[in-house]
Amino acid sequence: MEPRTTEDDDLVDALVRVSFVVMATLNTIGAENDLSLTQLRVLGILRERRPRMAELAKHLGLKKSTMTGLVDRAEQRGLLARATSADDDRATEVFLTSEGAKLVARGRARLAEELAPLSRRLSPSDQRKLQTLLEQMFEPEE
Amino acid sequence: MEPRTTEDDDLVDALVRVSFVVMATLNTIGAENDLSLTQLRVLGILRERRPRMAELAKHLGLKKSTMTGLVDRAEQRGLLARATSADDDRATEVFLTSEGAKLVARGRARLAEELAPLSRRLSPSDQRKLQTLLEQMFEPEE
DNA sequence: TATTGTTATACTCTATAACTATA
DNA sequence: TATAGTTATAGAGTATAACAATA
Repeated sequence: MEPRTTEDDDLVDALVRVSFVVMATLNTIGAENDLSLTQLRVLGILRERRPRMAELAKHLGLKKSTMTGLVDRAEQRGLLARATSADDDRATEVFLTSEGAKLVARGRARLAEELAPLSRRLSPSDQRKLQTLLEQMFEPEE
Repeated sequence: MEPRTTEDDDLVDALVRVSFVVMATLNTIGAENDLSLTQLRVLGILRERRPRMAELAKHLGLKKSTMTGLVDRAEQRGLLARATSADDDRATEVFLTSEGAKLVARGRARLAEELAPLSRRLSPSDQRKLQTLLEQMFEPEE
């Protein structure tokens, strides 16, 4: 049980502060479209996938019953749709509608727009360096 | 309206992924103590401050009426307390109890513990570099 | 009158438990 | 019998509007 160094703490603090800024920005963009952060995440996942309800819940760390409500509300707004799986009549697949896809694209553009003033504080080479370090830390390739 | 570069997108994506990992970790640590992320934030703020209800709400981007409930529940659990301001009888100051302070200290230690495996993927000098870049981007000193 | 905080109300997010339909 | 998803219910987080107390 080695004691943590001050440097560790400071890196953790920096990561936490960054995360709150990013989350607050996502929250604002969601609010512009009357969407919660969770709804935004749901739509973001569907950008590249067509998961079943249970997969979606697992990916978000939520319960199946919670997904039902989330998907219900997004479906009522025409942002996504349900379809019974061809493989298994018990399973329901979820996918974006074209309106949902448009919203996701706009949201991503808005996010980049909101964060641009921050990333501009770094030189292009520092931006690349930051990206590399983050990927190395959070998405190791080994 | 200049088009965004791919590099911008990738940095944004990296920041978003990092943020979700950090938030998920905070969420888990909160859950270990039956605290929501918001409650955790409230306690975190009180670590260094003794704000009024309105200041607390502003800092968290919430409404005064929302703070009432959050503070009510944390107060019932003995994690924080209210006191009427000496300056203004209308105002209520909020501060950590010793139990609340203990919980915050434990939470911070747990967070560093959870994130340590990730930061260890970087060399000490890269860890410092990452911290510097994040601070430069999110907390400019000019 | 203006400000600080609370109360009343309503909706979303979340979980647990019980249920339906299909495998 | 087991699995996928929904429904019923309850508690927490959030906002808006109306209110009480103090400035």
